[in-house]
Amino acid sequence: MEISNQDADFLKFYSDKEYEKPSVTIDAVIFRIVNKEADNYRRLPEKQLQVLLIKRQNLPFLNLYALPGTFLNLQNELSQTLKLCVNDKVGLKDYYFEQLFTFGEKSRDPRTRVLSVSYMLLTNGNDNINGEWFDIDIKDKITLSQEKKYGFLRKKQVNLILTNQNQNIKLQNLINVSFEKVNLEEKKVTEIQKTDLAFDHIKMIYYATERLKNKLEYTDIIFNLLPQNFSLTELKQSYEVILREKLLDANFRRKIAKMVSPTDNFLTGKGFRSSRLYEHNPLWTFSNLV
Amino acid sequence: MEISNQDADFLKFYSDKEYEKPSVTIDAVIFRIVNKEADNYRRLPEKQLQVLLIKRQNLPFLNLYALPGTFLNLQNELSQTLKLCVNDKVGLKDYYFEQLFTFGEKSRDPRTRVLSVSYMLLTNGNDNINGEWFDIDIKDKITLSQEKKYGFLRKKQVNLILTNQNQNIKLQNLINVSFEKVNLEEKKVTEIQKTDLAFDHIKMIYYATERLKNKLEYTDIIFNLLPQNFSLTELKQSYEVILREKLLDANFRRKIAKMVSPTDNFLTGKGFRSSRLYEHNPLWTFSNLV
DNA sequence: CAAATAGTGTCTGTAAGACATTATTCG
DNA sequence: CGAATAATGTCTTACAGACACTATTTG
Repeated sequence: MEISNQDADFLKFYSDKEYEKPSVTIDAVIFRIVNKEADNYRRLPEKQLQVLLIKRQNLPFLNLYALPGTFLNLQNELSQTLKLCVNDKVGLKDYYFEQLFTFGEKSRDPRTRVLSVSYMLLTNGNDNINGEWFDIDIKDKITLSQEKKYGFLRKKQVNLILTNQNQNIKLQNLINVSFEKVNLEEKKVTEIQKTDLAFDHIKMIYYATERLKNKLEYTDIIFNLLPQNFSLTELKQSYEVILREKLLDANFRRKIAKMVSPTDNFLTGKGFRSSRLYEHNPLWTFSNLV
Repeated sequence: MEISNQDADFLKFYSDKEYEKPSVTIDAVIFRIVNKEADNYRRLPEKQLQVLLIKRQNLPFLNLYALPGTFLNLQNELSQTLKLCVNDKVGLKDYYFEQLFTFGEKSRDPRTRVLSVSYMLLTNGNDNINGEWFDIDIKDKITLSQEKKYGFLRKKQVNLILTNQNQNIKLQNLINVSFEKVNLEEKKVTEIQKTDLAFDHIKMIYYATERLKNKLEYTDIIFNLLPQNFSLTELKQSYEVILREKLLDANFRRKIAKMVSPTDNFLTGKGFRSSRLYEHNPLWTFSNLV
């Protein structure tokens, strides 16, 4: 963008000091998928979606778990800030990321007015990183479902339990979601009822799980959570753990056939029939998304 | 969220004055759909998607057209700020809105570092409002399409022409989009090549048109752009103008049948067969979205 | 009646859902 | 061989795409 002469003159004397400004942070919701311990060596391990949390070393919320995040440095772009943060605080290098949502509620930070631009990150590595991985277990319960004249009101309570197996930590969180629609007016409210996390970070995690779930349907985003080579059962399990529902094998294979290519590798020595490994076919998007 | 005693002590002495903070604005991309002038009284008018722009009264970019927007007041929530802005600067009361994206590029505002949380708004009224409606005409041209080892690179140039018929103003804008995917790494870059608008507002408008287009498929968002009663042809035309493609009549009617209910009203006296008017059936979402 | 839009019917092909069946590997 | 998973086959139903056809209104 060019700057006019008039603008150049104006900018010489421009000062932003007279306005009160909010602080801005970025926060990262980092997901990975791992194998659960199988209860029997001849059984296939199940998959588990995990999120990375770091125990806070500072006030406020000292010693509570939180998402990795940092204040925005004015010299850096938003995505640069994200990268620096994830690199410095977590030590993670390879990941997919996208902007999730900007949270700006007045009450979300007790210090002062802080906006947070949140990001969703997906990784497939199990690099040795700083922070703890927590299993994500989500259960939702419809608490109210009402049809109204020309619309409806629906409320649900979402129970998010985050568990760290190593340290035997269990974080309990409750979110209330209400969705009301009357004619054209619709109002969706998401409120934290109870959280064991710092700030409103559980809300960010919830938003990210929903975003991930929705994007499974129309993108190939899931491959960012898988290793280069994977069996179709692993791929199916990964879908299931994100969608939180079981899929039928034959149908699943037909559906994702175009998105993957077979390799010559097999996963073998598992106590049952070995499976062919596949890789992602990145050309799939070509006709669909761009 | 409760605040611990330790946090309470900490907060007494907390000051955020030592950090440099960015300015934060909100910007509103407001869409509506109107009838184009028909060239013949016996023909059906076509639909046109429009966006609301306001001529800037201040430096920088004095006299250029821009989206309605305002600086965030720390006393207000983000959505409150949006509502106040749209009410004060535009005079619009009834609309659907959702957060679009947070733009934070260092160079996006010549004054200082300014983040903008952008919103997409949809209205069906033709209230007497402040600002000018501009027809949106988008043409994209693929400039490069390359298959690579395990991925592809694709570039397109998007030409956005915004036209105000009353004042005979034509704003020319070019955006370059490049999308590269190699294995798991994907990089999408959107750059303004030329714009007649202030700031990066044309980018916001482009993002919003894409968001709107995508959401047509899986939501009933379109009804926010239509009057209470509408003919199925009007509904189809509205889809077409957003999707930028023609639809087949019979198929369209089958597809949207569940989302609408017939009324007893007819649109008549038009020089051809009159059409039944329908209304949105907001219960449709029930089984799908919530 | 002509012109234009409104609205219906139908054929085809594709894909999802459900479920049955066969194949392979390991102990 | 038995247990478990891997992989394929098939029947049904739903729906999108294409296109032909009928109906209605107005000048």
